[in-house]
Amino acid sequence: MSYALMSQLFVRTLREDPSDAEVPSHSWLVRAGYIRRAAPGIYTWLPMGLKVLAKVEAVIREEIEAIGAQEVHFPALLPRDPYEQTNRWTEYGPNLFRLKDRKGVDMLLGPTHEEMFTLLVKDLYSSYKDLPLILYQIQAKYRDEARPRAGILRGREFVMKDSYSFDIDEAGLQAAYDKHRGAYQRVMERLGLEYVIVTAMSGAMGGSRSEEFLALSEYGEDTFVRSPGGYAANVEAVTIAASPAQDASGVSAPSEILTPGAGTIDALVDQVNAVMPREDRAWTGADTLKNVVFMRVTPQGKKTPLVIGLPGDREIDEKRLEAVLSPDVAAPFTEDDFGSYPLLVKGYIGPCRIGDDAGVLLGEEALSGVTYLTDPRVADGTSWVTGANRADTHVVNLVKGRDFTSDGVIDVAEIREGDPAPDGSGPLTLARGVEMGHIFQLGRKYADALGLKVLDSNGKLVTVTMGSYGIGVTRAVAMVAEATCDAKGLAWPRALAPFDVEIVIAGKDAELADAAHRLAADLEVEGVDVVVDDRNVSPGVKFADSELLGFPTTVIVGRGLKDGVVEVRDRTTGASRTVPVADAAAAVIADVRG
RNA sequence: CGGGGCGUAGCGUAGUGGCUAGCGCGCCUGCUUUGGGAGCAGGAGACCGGAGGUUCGAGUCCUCUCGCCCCGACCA
Repeated sequence: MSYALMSQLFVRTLREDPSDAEVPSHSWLVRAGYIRRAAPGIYTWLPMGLKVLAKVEAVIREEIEAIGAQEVHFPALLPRDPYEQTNRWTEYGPNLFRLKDRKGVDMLLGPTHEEMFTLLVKDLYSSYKDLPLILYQIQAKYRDEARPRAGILRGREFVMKDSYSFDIDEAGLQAAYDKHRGAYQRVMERLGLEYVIVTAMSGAMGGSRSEEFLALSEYGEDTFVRSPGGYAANVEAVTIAASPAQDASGVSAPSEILTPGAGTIDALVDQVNAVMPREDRAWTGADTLKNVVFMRVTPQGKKTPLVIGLPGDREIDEKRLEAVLSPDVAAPFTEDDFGSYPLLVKGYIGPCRIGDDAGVLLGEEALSGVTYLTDPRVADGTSWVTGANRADTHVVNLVKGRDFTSDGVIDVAEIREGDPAPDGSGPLTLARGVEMGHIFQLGRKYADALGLKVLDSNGKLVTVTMGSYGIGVTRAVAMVAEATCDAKGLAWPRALAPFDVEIVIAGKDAELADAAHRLAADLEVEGVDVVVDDRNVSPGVKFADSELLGFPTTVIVGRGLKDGVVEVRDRTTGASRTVPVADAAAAVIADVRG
């Protein structure tokens, strides 16, 4: 007999939630004995978990091979040099796991493998006739996340399917990209995940077009927007239309007002309403120009103050800012920084100072060493209440284009539910999702950096154009668990369950065990993956574990046997039916095969 | 990096400075029990994260340290 026995399986279920689990998938996977935490963000896979992981991999493998991709396998432990050549040794920053070998040579644990794939193809191919080519691997990736969380959903070690396309031209890249897009859609559907495809930022990966496959989930770390017209984008990638220029001819000349203690927008609005009330309506936060200062830091460590001007009722979305600036980062502007730039008066920063020492203060980098960028809503001709770069002083009626300028536009303000959609189809709605897949048109960034060229039909060397495509395998396990679990535990879809069927022996009579084992053997020869709960514990324990572990079908061989029947339960629907023992195998096979 | 919280048996936890650190689950032995996390009896398992200090006496107070979890990372 070769079917599995619960009494022998290396699994231990827990009755209570682990204290460190916050999201249901994490809690259930630990309680059901699928995974164990080894270190923060690093998990051990136990037999049941590993079986599910393998089934998810199998689905992905089938779909990716169906578009002609070939599997390879790189080491996770990699040399520094290729990553140095593409500058990612630096750009990846602290998220890269770095180590040294015994000779002191720098090594890293691969966070993703663009460099290695590029070099492999360069190593072996040199003609356009070898292209197009798609290679992939399924392998552990390492990223030293600042804050791993939610169990397997965001780990520091995780399994990813990453594939890479190599083409002679843009049309080829587009074709490879479209193939992957289709394959990913099929994967998401087969996994049963509700998802949306959104345009995304390419971030540290470089390249041009990219889209993310987000699984809808309240635990998602990505916020995305949708419009009635079908536009969908990660908030990081939303671009809002620049507001049209306004006619400012009726706006009176700017004037300063004293605003002691108006260090916040709310306080400022109160004060300006008191000191200089409008006739038509009260001043609001939207009338103020908020100027946020950061220290922009390049990967090499070069620092430049960056002031961003945006309507006072808007916040800066940190993730959007990060995406726009990447690979630079925006560090908080410290007290010391304020000391170094006395022109910037905390709480009273503005694009210009007027009065005695009139003149453009920001907006001319050469003058102040500060970069001043404005939100697209800050259009020419718009009039603002803003800081005067003098303590306790603000300026009213300061007009963009007349009284101040900026060095350019930066679109990093928070996106709000109800904001007009860029496609003009109506208000945006916001939702959260977990990034399951990401497809990039890399173009020639890596091929250029690493010298991947082939001869074309004219005998000329041309740089290969590439795409890179990832799916989080580990994350898919977590998301499927998340999407299917209920109050009793996991409930795997048939295609992913660790076992197709569990047979519970509900009683101690030898006839029950005999019947259960006969049924198991009958199913086994039909290729059904069976586990028999033969443990010497009470039926209640077996039922509870069966539900916790999430087997799609459970056959109960118990009190009905004396009448010649067994009970067949469906975990997902909760439905239960009795079938004659003689027909049990056929009934179960019908269920398993759909 | 900042803030908060927590480290007591495999898991979940209790423990006004005072006796031999308690409970539930799990584990071991025996008997009973077997359709919804069984019962009885007996048992194993904890240098209370670590170091230092205060004290007649520290799981408990103080200092340092290590680890973990959560939230934040800008508010002009």
